Amino acid sequence: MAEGARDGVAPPVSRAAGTARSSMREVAQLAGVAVSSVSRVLSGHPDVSPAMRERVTAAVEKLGYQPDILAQSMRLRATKSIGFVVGDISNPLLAQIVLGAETALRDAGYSMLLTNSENDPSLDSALEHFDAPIVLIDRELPGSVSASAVLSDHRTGMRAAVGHLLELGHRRIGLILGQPLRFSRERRLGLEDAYRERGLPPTYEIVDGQLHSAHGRRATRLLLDSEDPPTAIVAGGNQILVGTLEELVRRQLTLGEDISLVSCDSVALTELFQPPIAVVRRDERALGSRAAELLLRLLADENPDGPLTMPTAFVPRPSCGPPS
Amino acid sequence: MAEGARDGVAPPVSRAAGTARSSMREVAQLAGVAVSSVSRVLSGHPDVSPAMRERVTAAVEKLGYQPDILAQSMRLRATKSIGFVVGDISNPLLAQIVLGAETALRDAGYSMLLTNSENDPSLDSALEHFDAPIVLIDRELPGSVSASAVLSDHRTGMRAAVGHLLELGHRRIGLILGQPLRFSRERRLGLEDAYRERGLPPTYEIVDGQLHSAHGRRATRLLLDSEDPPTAIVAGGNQILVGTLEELVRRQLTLGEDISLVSCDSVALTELFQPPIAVVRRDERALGSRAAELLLRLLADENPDGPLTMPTAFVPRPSCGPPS
DNA sequence: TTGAAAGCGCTAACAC
DNA sequence: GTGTTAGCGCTTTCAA
Repeated sequence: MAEGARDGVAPPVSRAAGTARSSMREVAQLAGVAVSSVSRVLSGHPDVSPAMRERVTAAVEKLGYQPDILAQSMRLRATKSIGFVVGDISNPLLAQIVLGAETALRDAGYSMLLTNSENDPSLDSALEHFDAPIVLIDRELPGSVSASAVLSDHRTGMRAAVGHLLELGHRRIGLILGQPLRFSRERRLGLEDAYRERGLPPTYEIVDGQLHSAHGRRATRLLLDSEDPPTAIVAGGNQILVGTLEELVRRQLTLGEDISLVSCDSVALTELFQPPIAVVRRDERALGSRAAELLLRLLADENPDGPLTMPTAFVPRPSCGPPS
Repeated sequence: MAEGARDGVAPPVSRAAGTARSSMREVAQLAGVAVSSVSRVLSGHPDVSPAMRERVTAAVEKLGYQPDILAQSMRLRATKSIGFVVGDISNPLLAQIVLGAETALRDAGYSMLLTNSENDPSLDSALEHFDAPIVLIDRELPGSVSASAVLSDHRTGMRAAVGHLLELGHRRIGLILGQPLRFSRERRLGLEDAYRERGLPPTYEIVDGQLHSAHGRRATRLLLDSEDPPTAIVAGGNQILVGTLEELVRRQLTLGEDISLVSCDSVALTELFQPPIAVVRRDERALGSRAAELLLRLLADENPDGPLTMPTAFVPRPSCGPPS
């Protein structure tokens, strides 16, 4: 087997270079038929004689004809491609979601146009004025805007995670959240649920901020330096975890002994860190593929039915232990 | 600030929904001019009177006209979009490269069509018959095929890494490689260089395989269970590292003491693992952006000049110590 | 069952 | 400087 060449960049639509591409007109000419007949044969129209089908097919083969997708799209007013706007593809969580969506779309004969939004908030208003189907993933838009969505049930997973910590005996738990968006709200609610359903007073501490490692680090420092520091920390995102971990390592705290730690979303780091880090996990690829399927259904004018909610689950790991 | 909505899927080309999109003809009609004049104004043609410019602009504003990209592309025979084929976007190394490329392309007004090839080898032959510019990233195609490339100088970084281990006193070093492609060959050569330039006999062990964690794990087991096991292991890729790490952890070996470890490509895991893992690193985002720039130059018919080689560097970290 | 002709929305000669 | 015209490659009436 020769050299591989799987990663690279290239224009998607082949443009004429050495050998000029043949058009449908040329195929028709060679076959001695009308272009409309060629079109019919190629689009699988029922009313074509076998003879015609054969002549056209032969000419197509001979010329190595490939339809011009651009012309087709223009004529049909549909492109068989969709756009995916992601905050930052280098975030492993988002990469998994994108992978799930891209695979599902490819299976359906669609292509994905990827854009990194770098979390530009101006996109919100852009989406509001967009006149085509939109599917949001774990996001919500102001009520008026009609957009379908695939959401994660962060609340349930977080309730289980905090419940686990409470059962271990922790009472002061620090929760580090990102932007005040849906996922943060849900996580907060999950934590509150866990305290409430045990009849415990709200002796937790919540730090809002951004889904960035810098925030994770700052918030962790803040929590640990407070008068009555938490015995357990919950990092509300994989980027936050990075910062939190940096700070815990810097202070030479041993997870599961000196302090307990739970994170959200099971990225490679959480599984391989020693000790492994407990997480609230979800099926990221499924999140992407379900979103893709939903969009395809919307494009096919099927009923939008309400937002789809995907489960999360708490995965206990040795980073959690009784308070020291 | 209201809800956010940055991650999601949607068709990239707005299709008529409630409000029908206006065409250039309608703009022309409203402005009382010819379509060609509208076209000239919009494309910034120099020979247009200020009066004309104003009338057209007003009509455009009034109708909220946006040019039909599809029609434009069809007419100009160019789409302002390129395709990026990646083995698996959920690999953080590749995600960084994609991010670099996408950002550069976006800055140039291009869009990226992303496809996960799942390392399908049939793509190789597809690329060979592709009649448009191609840029390979850290890959080579059989000589005959003319494709530009951006390559990583793995050899130099690996030579430095192995040199470091040799200086620490290691003599039996195990190198775990992926597929027998360019990057593996280069890494092997780098290791050989390090031994040769010190006049040392080739007392290393090289295990070929795939860029997968399963291979990393199997190869690590193989190396450690051999008669004369290595005192240092070099993982030739971030996926391989995962497997290697799993096996080392399972055996409760302490990095930098019981065994030394070097990996390739500085992903989050290598920095946060305790102790941090030494790596041969490179600028992944630059790799992507340079590839994008190269492709854009090729599309502009500029000279292709030979493959561009990007540097790698060894980053020593505590996972390396003297042999036990 | 097939062909002729119109037209998707745009750009680029070419004439005026 | 501006308008008229042709046409990119395809699909789809409409007639025959």
